[in-house]
Amino acid sequence: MSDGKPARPTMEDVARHAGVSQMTVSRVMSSKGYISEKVRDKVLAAARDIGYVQNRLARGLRSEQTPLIAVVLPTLGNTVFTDVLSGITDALTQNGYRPVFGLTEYSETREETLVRDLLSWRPSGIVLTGLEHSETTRQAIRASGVRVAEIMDVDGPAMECAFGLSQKAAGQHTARHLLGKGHRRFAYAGSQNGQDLRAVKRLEGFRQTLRDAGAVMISEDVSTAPSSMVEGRRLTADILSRADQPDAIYYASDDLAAGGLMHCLSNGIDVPGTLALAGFNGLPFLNALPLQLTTVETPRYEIGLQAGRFLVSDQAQEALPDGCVDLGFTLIPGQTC
Amino acid sequence: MSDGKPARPTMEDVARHAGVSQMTVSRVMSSKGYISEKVRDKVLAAARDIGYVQNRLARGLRSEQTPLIAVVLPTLGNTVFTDVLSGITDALTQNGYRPVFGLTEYSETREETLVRDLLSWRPSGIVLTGLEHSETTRQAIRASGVRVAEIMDVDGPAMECAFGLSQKAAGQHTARHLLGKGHRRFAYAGSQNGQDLRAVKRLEGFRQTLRDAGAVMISEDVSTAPSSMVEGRRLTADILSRADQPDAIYYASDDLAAGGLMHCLSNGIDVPGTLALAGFNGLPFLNALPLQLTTVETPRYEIGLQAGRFLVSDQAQEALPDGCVDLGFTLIPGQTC
DNA sequence: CTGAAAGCGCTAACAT
DNA sequence: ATGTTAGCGCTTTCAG
Repeated sequence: MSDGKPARPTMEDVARHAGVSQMTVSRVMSSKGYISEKVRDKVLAAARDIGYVQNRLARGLRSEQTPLIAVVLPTLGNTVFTDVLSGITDALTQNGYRPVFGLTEYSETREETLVRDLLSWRPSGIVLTGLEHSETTRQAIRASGVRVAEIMDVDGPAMECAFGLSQKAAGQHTARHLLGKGHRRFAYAGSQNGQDLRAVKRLEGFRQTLRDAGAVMISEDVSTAPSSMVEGRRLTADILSRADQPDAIYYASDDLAAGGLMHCLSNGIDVPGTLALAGFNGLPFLNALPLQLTTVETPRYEIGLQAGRFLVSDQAQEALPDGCVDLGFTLIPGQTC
Repeated sequence: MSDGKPARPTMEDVARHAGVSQMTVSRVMSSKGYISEKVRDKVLAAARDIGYVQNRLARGLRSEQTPLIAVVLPTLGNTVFTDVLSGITDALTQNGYRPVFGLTEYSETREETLVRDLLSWRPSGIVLTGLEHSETTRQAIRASGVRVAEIMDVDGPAMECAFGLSQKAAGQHTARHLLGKGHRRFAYAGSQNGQDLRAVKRLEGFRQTLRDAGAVMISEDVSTAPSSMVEGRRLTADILSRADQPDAIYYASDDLAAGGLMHCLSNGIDVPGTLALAGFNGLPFLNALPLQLTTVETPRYEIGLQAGRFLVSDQAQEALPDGCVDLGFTLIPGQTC
């Protein structure tokens, strides 16, 4: 035996060992068509004996469909997306599908190349983050004919079906809550240099509600770094170092808000007496903080689950209002405002 | 035009539009062999015009290799593994590879079926968690000829190459630290019903060091639930409700330890005066706690990065002592012991 | 219920 | 520098 090429066994080999035709092996493997109990057992035994592993590339090529779902996420460095990915994976796994994924790092250009690349695997569906995509991306997807699920956002038209929440409404809701507590002078702290389009929409909703109520946004600080507690702490220190002091800070995320809270605790700033704080996402680590942070909880896992289920379901979804499934959000009052 | 089948363009179509042979298109697409500047541009233009997307299934089938790496992780519900996955993804992406992954939920049986399934995509490499795998799994991998990287653990023989840290040494190190602070009566709190084999190894190292020092382990509580702060809090309350009180608790993870810390703070238990606490992993959320938790920081991202790089590097790794790359760990002293 | 033939879209190996 | 031929391992289609 030359070991230059291990030569993985094919259906042909299984067929020879079982004394049947290769086609019969194919039928047994994919449980398609009628096969006698006897032959099936014989084939399965032969397959096990010689260590047969089916070749999905060949199957996919011939049948023009694969149990693959492409997943395009901005990053894995944010619990939000790993939660969503968990949901997607669970939904897919339950139906025999597998995720193949790639990360954009919030770049539209990277999304374009990534989508093209992922599409070359001929997946039967694709998950995209957000509602904003370049025309190139849209065309590639349309041309490929794969099903699309967009996640996180429902404020706008979906290509096919979107699963998420109204980011704008979340911002508005938080603003109303803060206003209801008597706060009037606000500051905003964000990260990622505004590349997170969902955060931008929340901010817009927040601003709008402030405007309607005649309250003012004193400052908006957005760092270029990714969201983190350290960054939140720094931003907060910055904001409070200026002459014009806010009585509430709205953060783009819980990490930032938690960092802000740390700054206040360390510097003896009374929360929420002197300064109110509000975050976004409702991440579990908030339970580890000495003060329950006011935030908006999002159904991250559920979003992934439903998006995944949508892509692997065989019947087309009933016509939805505007192709969006709003999974809502919950404001968690907390003790910081 | 019948829209029953969109009929995605093939290299044949591109060739026709560019007025060259199909093989020339193939050469342009894979940048293989010599192609004149002129022809290359013509082909690329034609491809763009008709919206050609290469078919990797066909390519993989014919060339008997794919830029796919199978990744088998226990869960995504633990930051540890999403950090590792980040590292893997970064390493792969930089080299044009893609991850296809599946989750075992800590079940060896699920690992077996998952590996078989993943192997059917003919990946060129596979990442496995831990050093313990069933004989079936090992055989399937050996037969397939893919490269294997095992992650997290280096206490034992690797199939090919392992990237991680000595879990046992981490347990011993923590024990020594606790003993050095004068603690003598210990309790252990774990989760996941002992299915996390790395946690079991840490506990063994911890126990051994206690034994050698003549200290005692009063109790070992392991819940069946996944690791979480809530669970840690519950376990801690349980441990402290008994007659025999420990002066230090060693937790299987930071989540559990943080929950324990919350219990102490809420119940006025002096930490570390009355009770010392130590966790494991060095997760970033610890910075949000009012007290810096003593823990052992692990190079999670780095583990993923190196494992990924190993799998996509073309030259075989130099012979390593026992096939393991120990990326070490760092004890973070903290204020809880 | 089982088999034979054809071919999915691409690349390896050989031409030229 | 470009073209021709063959065939990867499977499923589709059509026969029995």
